Amino acid sequence: MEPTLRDFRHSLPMELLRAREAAMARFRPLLKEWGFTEQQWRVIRALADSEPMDAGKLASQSLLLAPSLTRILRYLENEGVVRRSVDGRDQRRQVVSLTASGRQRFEEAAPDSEAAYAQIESDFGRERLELLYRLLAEFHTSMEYAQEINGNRSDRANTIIDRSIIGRSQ
Amino acid sequence: MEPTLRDFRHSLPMELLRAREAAMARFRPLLKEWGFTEQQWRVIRALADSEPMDAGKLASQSLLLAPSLTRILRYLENEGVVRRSVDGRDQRRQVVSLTASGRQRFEEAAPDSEAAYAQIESDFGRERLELLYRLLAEFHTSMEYAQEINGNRSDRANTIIDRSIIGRSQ
DNA sequence: TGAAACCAGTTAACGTGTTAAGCATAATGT
DNA sequence: ACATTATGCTTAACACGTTAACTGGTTTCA
Repeated sequence: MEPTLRDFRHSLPMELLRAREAAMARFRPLLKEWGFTEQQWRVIRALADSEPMDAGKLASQSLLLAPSLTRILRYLENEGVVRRSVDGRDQRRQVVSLTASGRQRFEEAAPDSEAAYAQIESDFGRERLELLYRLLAEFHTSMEYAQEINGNRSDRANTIIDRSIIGRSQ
Repeated sequence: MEPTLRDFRHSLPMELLRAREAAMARFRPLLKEWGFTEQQWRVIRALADSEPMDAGKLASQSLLLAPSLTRILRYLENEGVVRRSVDGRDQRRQVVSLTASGRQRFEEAAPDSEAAYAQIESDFGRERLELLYRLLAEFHTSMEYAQEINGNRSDRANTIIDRSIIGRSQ
């Protein structure tokens, strides 16, 4: 009678949260130095990778809900980190890009961030890390696929997750 | 030249968050029915498992920081779900337990919660789920162990994670 | 072409996350 | 004993998470 798969303190959402906290502990001191919150940094990284981007895509790539992104962009714009403009072809859309100062702050921070990632990789082991990535991706797919099968497609408005990839499960 | 281990949208904290969101999507509708937030439910589950408990232990078992727990307990006490009293031997300590009504609400909700977990297990596969649990636990240990080695023990006050298990790494 | 449906983003309200400071009680050391 | 230090919890301040309602622009289609 081995230990049960899940007791009260062993739920998957909590284990995922715990692991995430363990990883974030490596980044929090850096973020503090840079003067960004975790979420602000996610937005900046997404923009640094492919800029400009409309707010909708930015939200899904940085795993933020629209109301959070609205607040974050308002702040980052005031700080002179990002710039917003209206899409000419669709006046509803916001197009966001980094300012020169924003990109500079990103480039100053990026090396330390990379170093922290490299440290995590070396502490945990590259193979295990890759396995973990793979499992997490499979889990994600598996959850969404099953939901879709059940016709339980929640209304897509209030969800962080980009469901456009459904169909290549398994 | 295989895909890189980590590009901007492929960071471990974000993948963990994404997976967690995918899992939580199964529970959110239930929580809404029950009238609890995710965090309130974590507190109730911890108490239902081993009651009474002091606030410090409750915080670490439900992965909450002290200020959040303070607010949550204030709310749950007003709702008549939990009861707080002062520890006789140490007047600083709060001892928390479920009321009869709190336990009843837990027991009404628990079966649906178990069913959702079972569904996740069957959707993802029991073996893969166990592997994922194991990897997450190893990751957690591996992060903390390395931090400890570096003497980088952050000041323990503002951290969710229970570090009392350090030493049995690997 | 005009009403209805839809869509992108914002606002509002409330709860939690995070950090730092505060307060009262306990433990420690001389 | 007494001041010092540490501990358990609370308060405060600000940012984000979450849901729902709202605004204005766009598409659909009779």
